[in-house]
Amino acid sequence: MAQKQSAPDATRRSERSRRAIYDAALALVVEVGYPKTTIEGIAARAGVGKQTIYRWWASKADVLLEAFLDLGERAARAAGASGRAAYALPDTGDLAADLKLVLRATVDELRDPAFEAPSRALAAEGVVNEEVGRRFVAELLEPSLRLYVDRLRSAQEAGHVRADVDPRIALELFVSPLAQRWLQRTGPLTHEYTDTLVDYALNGLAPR
Amino acid sequence: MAQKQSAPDATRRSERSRRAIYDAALALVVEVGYPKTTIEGIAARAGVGKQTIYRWWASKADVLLEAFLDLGERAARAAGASGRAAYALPDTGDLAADLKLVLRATVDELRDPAFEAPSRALAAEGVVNEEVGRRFVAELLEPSLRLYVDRLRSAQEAGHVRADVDPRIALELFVSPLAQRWLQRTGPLTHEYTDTLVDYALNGLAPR
Amino acid sequence: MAQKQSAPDATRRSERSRRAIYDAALALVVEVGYPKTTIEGIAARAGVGKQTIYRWWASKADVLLEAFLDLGERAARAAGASGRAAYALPDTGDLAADLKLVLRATVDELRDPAFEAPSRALAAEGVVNEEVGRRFVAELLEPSLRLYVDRLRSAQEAGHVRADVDPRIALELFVSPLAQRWLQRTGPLTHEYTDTLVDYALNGLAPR
Amino acid sequence: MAQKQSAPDATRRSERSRRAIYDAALALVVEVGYPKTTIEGIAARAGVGKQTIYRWWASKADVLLEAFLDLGERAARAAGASGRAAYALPDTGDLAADLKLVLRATVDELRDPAFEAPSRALAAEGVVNEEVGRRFVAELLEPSLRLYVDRLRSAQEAGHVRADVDPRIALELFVSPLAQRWLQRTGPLTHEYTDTLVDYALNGLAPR
DNA sequence: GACTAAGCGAGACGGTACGTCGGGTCTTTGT
DNA sequence: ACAAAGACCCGACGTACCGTCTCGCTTAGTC
Repeated sequence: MAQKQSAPDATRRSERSRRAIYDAALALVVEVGYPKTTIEGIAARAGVGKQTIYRWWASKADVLLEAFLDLGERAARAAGASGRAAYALPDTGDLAADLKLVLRATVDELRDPAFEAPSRALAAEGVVNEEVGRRFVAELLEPSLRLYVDRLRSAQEAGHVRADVDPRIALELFVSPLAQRWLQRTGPLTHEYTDTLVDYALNGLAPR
Repeated sequence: MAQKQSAPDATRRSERSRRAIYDAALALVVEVGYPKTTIEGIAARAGVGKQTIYRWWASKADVLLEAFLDLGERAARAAGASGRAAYALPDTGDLAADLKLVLRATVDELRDPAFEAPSRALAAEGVVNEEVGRRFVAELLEPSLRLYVDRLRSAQEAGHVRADVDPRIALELFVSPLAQRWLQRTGPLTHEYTDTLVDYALNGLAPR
Repeated sequence: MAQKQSAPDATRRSERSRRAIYDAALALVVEVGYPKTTIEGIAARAGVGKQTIYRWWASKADVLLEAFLDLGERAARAAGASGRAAYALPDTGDLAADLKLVLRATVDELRDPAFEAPSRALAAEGVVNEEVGRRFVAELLEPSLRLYVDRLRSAQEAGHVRADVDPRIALELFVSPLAQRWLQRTGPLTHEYTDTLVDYALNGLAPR
Repeated sequence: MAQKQSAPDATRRSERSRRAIYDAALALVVEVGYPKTTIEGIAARAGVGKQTIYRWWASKADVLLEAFLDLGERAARAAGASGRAAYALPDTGDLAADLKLVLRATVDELRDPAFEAPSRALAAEGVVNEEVGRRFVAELLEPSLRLYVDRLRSAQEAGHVRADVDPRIALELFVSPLAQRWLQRTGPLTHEYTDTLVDYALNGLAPR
């Protein structure tokens, strides 16, 4: 039951410092970029001792991951407060239309610098650092992908998608191309592009 | 007409040092990982002065990119010497079979540590560093993707793929999911998986 | 009439903690040396909160000074319990013999690590820190020196020392050389050496 | 033949940096005191990287010791340039007068802050750190003491000091009291005081 | 016998300095 | 003129302590 050298007492933790560190980390990544964001810089900007960061997080990536998750939660709470929680994709019965809508929204979000900078940084770190990568996928990516699985299942029940199709793989036909274009800049991210992806992919998944 | 600090005379460049630097860079990335691969470390391992690296390359990523390109060229030359150059995908007339074959080979290659470590490192760097990303895509990724475009065009001429399909987008239906699973570890990389991708995708692209 | 941060109530002070802190401080100075003895270390070893130290003492040197004084008192009490209190130097009428005896005993004491480590530490601190230096001299050194003054006065009355000699200065002729050899390691500390000092000092260097 | 981790090449050493470090160290010790003089502070003030200090010196005390030795050499060279080298004490034939003169000069020097601050710091460090203490004595103290030995020998030859007296010990009768008063502040440092010391030491305390 | 109010162990906190690593520049010495 | 070597200035690393500041918990002394 090994602990990381005499684990600190979480009940005594300063909420104030945590918030300040999240804010500083996100701001710095946006302003100067991930590589030039340093723990020292985060601490200075947050008005916090370095040790307070090292006490609660294992690495720069770890800080940013939590900060980004927190950002997402706050955004979700803000959205949820206004009545709607994004726990499911829209389901109007028209699969193609629903997917196009969601993917267009995703494209827009990927362009928001406040989201782009940290998520790109985390994605990059995750490519090379397996531990971070696993957390990134498990805590950020998978929850979203699961929504697609649900929507595709519903479509299968409605007979709009072939029953023998594995939704977890099917979703990659339109999600992965978008992800790759974004991550690797292999092509422009436009609404027309995602519409096309949905068209191409659904033709393959729809029953004849 | 400012040059980057009195541009060095390339004709006097030491081929010996270049080779040693490439080898050292690739070896270190495999052995200790990209983040712990340092310019000092490369220089020391290559038995070369640091300045020799700074004279000819702009950054660690730059060194590795060239080293990796060189590795590819050497591999291609070795393959080419044995008679066959991979300037085109196989074209037996059976598109699905050809794609499955190539993707299976790609899966195998992606698992070879000598290729995986540096290409993963470069991909990661490219995500966060636009300059590197552009070169990575242009010099490593696009040449391969163009082969898929060619093969899909040929299939269109043969009437196996709808004429109104854009091959550059179509190829992403099976290439991008593979890329994402590899980069982000969102799922296992198996031959069955790529076979499934091809099946799902081609159904959508094939004429009815 | 400002007091140092709302002076603590000494009547409520924990005797247990004070003892533990003294013991820990002295033990640490012996074991790891003065520079590596830290307030945190003392607190941890004494099983005491850091604040308990900061509440009652102004500095590491302050703790050690009191701890050492306490050690001296305990030693004196132990000696006193056995009947004899060292409130005066021996006075057999033979000044040279008495001084030699006392200085030999001093040499032996200076070699006892339990005394050497803390007193050396305090002396060093006192050299550079005037406040500590003054307390060290006033509370530890002067009381001993006064005994020499008394003994020399007695010798003057007996006509063994010239009447015009200032005893406070005279005592330095044999005490200071010993002190310097000890503090600065300018030479070996032996019984022969202190005997010689007494001879030289009492008789002078010039021929009669 | 163990070296301290791949010893640096002294021939490539920057004289400029060395000078700047000496100056900064001495200035800081005078201005803020030894304990608040930090390696980081020295480096900053000298306009030098910390590593340049760590490369050539083992500790703060080591830097200061060399800086102080260098200061002494420069002072000696300045004095030597004006014709007189202090390689010997004055020898007018009158031992008492010569000693009084020299000790009065010593008292004046001990009061010069530019000398006092660093030498006090080194003395303090030497009390607690044997390695530093030995170097301090060997390189700073002993050379001076040797001059007293020489002068006393000369006095012995002239019959002004008893032949059976050990000069190395005899000198401590007037030098050590001065040293202790200075180091430990056990009394005021005045010319009268040192005069008295010489009188007592040369003539002894006992009546003739 | 309950109610303050302090001292206390514990340890998180904002800081400063530590000693090390590596980045990128510059200089020296071959070759 | 490039190259090996490595000293240099600099900035960040992760750690150790500093001295301050809450947190419960115990322990008197007061109502």
